[in-house]
Amino acid sequence: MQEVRVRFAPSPTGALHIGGLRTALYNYLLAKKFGGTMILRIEDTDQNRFVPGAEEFIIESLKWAGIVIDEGPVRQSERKPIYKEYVEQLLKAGHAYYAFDTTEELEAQRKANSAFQYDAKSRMSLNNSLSHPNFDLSKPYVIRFKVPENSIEVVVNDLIRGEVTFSSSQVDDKVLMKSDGMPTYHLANVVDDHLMKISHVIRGEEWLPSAPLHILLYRYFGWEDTMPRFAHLPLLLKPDGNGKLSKRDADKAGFPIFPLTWKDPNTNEVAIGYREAGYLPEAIINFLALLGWNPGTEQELFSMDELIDAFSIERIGKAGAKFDILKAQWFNQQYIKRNKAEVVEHLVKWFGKEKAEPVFEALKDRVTFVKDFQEQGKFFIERPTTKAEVNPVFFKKLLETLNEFPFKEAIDKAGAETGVKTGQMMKPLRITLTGGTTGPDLIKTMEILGADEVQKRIQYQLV
RNA sequence: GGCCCGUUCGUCUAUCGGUUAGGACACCAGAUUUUCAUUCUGGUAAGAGGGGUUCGACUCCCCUACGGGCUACCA
Repeated sequence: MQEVRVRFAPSPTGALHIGGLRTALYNYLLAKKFGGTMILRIEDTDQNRFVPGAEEFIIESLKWAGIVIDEGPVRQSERKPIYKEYVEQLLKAGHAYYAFDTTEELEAQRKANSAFQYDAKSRMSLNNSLSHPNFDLSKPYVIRFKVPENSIEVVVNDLIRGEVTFSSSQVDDKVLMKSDGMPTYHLANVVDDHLMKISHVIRGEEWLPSAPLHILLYRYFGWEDTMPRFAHLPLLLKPDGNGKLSKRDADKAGFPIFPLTWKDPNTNEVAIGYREAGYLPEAIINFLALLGWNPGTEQELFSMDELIDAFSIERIGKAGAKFDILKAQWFNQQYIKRNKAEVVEHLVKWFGKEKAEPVFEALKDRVTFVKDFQEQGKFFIERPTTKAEVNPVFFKKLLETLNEFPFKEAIDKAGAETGVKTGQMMKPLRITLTGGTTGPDLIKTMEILGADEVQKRIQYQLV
């Protein structure tokens, strides 16, 4: 069997977003499932949209998520001569040609005819090496793909959608190489996937319409027999209504769109990431894996290793999935409970070494995010200043019994001796100890606080 | 406009011709918890519409509707 080699190929035009992370995840799962190789390829062929820091952000995000890169990053911008060599091969074979039309000229065409397409029908009336055999290469030019004149059927055999048939007459003469000598996505993508011996191209559904162009390129390069298998993933949709999930939708619904916090170098705008918002990578991975894929069983919780084991492309769904942040939060809760050691480590900086673990035990069922521990457990390290309506007789007695008995017995004893029902005293006692009316089990709370501290807080109410 | 993809509870989904259409999140109710939360138990809730094919269709085919994607010298 052919070695499984996949690539995650983002373009560094901004921060990696959560949908991109899912694409990376599915690639990774497939690779690891078959002991294959995961390659990171940076598709930075658009010099105008390049955003500094984006590549580092992508790498850091993958690392946080637990997606391990075996090869790369490979930067396409550093491979210019390679693409040039291959596009010349196409030129020589008559499958590509030079075009000199300016942006303005093409815009005018589109304005005049909204259905305008640079293709076999229109190319002879445009300005290119086909229509003008005496062309002059000292002028700026692009190299365009020459779609065959006679219409043929191009079948994309998609692992998720089955056979999808396109007519080559719908494919236009796409630019393969831009006037700055950089390849476009289509050229670079096909050349690199071939050169890197990619076995499976797993990418977003937005690429499906250009898949026939890619197949034609493989064909004219003579690589069709080793062409990778394609799988076009359903899109991640915004939570309400329809449409592709965007940063704006996420902001509106109040959840992060990026794995990590990102400061846009152009606008200086800061967008909080999942990591900083308190999500555990395990939760995000589990959640993302199940958005569009399912194991066919009723298991919901998966570690990365379990995902690798259970994953299969066949079980990826076809329809777009709406992003439900509530479910992500539920996963987060689950993983907080499960990842005790990791969470306790976080808690040390807030509660100290001694208290970190007991605080975890007291609050673990009450929190959604790690940072919730800090807010909900504040009173463990800070004395509340709220005044409670206390029964002084009972509280004074409690001060005494606390010297001799464990907390539960001390309360019972003090209640019995003063004739106060303990039930009535729980609320004021809670306010006394925590400053609030809700919280974890009071006895447990007292144990964490310690008898000394409990007595001090009670005394505060009596003065 | 053209091309392509999609459509099961509010959401993520199971079902690969015969099921009381299952699970999870969310929601509601009850139980436990001398608070709240947790936990447990139970509940509400779905095959876009219309034609076929078939003994039988959520499942296969066609049409319609709706939604989405693409249609750049962006990826």
